Amino acid sequence: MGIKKTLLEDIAKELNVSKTLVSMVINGKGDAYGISKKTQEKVLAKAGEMEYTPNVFARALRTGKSHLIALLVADISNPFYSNIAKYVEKELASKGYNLMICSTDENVDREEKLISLFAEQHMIDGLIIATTNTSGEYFKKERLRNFPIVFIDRYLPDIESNYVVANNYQGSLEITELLIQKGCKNILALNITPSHISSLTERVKGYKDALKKHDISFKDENLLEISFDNIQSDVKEKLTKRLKQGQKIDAIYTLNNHIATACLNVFNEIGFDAKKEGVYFASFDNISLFDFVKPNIISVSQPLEQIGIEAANLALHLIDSKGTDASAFKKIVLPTSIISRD
Amino acid sequence: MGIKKTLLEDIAKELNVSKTLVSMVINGKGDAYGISKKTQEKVLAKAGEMEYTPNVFARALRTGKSHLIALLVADISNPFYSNIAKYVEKELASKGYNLMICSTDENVDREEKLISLFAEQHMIDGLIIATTNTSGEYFKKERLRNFPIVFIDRYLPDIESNYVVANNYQGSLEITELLIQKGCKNILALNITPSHISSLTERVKGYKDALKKHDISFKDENLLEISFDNIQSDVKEKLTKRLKQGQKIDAIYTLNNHIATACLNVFNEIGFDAKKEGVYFASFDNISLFDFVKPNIISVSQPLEQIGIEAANLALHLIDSKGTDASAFKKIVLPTSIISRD
DNA sequence: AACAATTTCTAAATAAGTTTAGATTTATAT
DNA sequence: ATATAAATCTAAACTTATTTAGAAATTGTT
Repeated sequence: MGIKKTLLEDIAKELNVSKTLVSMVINGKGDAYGISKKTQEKVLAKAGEMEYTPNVFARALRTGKSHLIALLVADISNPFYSNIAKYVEKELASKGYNLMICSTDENVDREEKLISLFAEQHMIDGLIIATTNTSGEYFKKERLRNFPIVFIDRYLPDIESNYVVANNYQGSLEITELLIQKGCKNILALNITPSHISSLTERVKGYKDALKKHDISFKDENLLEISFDNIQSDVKEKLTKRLKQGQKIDAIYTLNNHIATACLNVFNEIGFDAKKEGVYFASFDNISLFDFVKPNIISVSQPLEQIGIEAANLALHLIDSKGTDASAFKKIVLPTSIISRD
Repeated sequence: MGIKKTLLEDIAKELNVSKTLVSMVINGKGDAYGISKKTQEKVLAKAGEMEYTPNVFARALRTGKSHLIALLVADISNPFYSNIAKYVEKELASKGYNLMICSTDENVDREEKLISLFAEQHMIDGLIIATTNTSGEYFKKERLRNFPIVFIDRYLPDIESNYVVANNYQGSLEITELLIQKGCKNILALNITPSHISSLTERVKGYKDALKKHDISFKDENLLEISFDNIQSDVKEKLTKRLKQGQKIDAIYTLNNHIATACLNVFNEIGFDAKKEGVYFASFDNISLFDFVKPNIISVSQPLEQIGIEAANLALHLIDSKGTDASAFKKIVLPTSIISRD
């Protein structure tokens, strides 16, 4: 059943050389170890002929390197993450690394279990993560302090870390200002609670600062905190309530694509026609299908490809320079762009 | 730098027992090997105290099992795949397996390279794949014949295999019939070329059979073959041309979500308003945002969660019964549902 | 030709577990 | 008390590669 896999030793026997030599040649260290050109050629030819591929486990066991990087996200079915994943993978593949994508389901326990499994045991060489954790406590563990970790999308305020994020503050400031320019005074923002997540708090800050900048006073009734556990029903309840009372709204601004979708659903359910009501609809995050959605969505687009590429390369850099410059944390903040759709 | 990882041997030394014993206990084989309850407790307690986690590489090297399954898809950023991925992962996690998701970028070479890396070297215990390959030749390789592979979404006609797919024929038949019921006679279908992919050919067949069933003769001009390499521009060219000549169309039916999106883009570009023109728009595949897209989209929804769960369990079954019933290939075909949106 | 200096290659250790075959220890029977 | 059986436990082999330390072969020098 099944063909026996070719081993280093098989090649060695065929050629009457040691497996040491074969290993050296196969790893491209033939010259470094002074193996003659002729022998190197022989080995490579035979290895090709016998379709040799090294056993990754034996190699990883011996060297401590798996050439495997994990990407942990809250939910791979969220297009924001799946797009980043695509680019991370592409970039890593070009550098000889493989990517393992895992969803944590927004579950901190699962996230920690996966990190423990992958990182602490050195199953992977590096980790790229959009963490669901709210504090940096977990990442302060001795076992993780020297492990190459790149945070994406969100970082934790209470620990120093390497991260690649979009400029959430700036993006949120700009989209809010755009709404203000369009004449909006009462911009209803919808946020997720509990949110210790850096990206969201910065978006809130950008929103508030834009108001301030244009001398519009922020009103509590214009920031709805939506419970993460039941986004859909909570948006329905709070949005309907808000639409009926308080000052008339002239824009609804959702702080991520999740809430945006929930809002669109609620619009359908309660028969709210934003266009007819003269209400602008805006959202942080951009999804390609937003181009065809009714009502028009003004959105903040994050540079997904860039985030993916930068995160991949930062991870590789950390792996290569392990310990070398652990002190200098890299913080990469990338610009967003506004997609207007009027 | 970094704390030394606890090894089996460390626990053994602390307790003055052999590492053999510790290994047995940790793997839950204490009873089977007749280790006394008292000793088992001691070992487990000490292992917990010392935060022992086995080295996955050493274990995989010795046992030949990695508890890792790979999911290969054409493009993880396609919501169809990323949603399936989410459910596959969830199901596998509940059974103690980890999932490695990889995109092949619709590139056969890359697909084969990944399979070779993962499967032939036994880096993974099983493979779930939406193949980009057009023939089964590659999968006939001796090295792969006994490897647990589950095809999803598409299977290859020229090899026997285990697969989990939606009932593409039935779904396509039904949506076409629905359009016919609505009075459509000229239904323009858009397909991808070259398409040896089972799912697409069956959708075409369903479309044609529905016409036949209702005594509508199929016209070549009503099946546009869109080149995979430049979907967007090809849809634009062929669709505009078709709209201008030939009999008036009363429905446009795209055979997957990719073409649907391209069509929507073209509608925008050329200012085609399906509703105004009295043209129905329909598509195989359903994306949650379709609920808000204009024009209304009639779609065939595939049971993503079921596909994911079935594929995961089939893979696990194949792994467990390796060789046992290799002869009996499992072919799972799941029903689709129509989402009407009028 | 003899010895040193290079060049080329190899034996053995190592990574961290699992498993096999067998050794001890304890319990039971006579 | 002794032989036998049963219950516990362990030494060593094994998985497949990489790497270290050193051996063997070749070349150069006088």
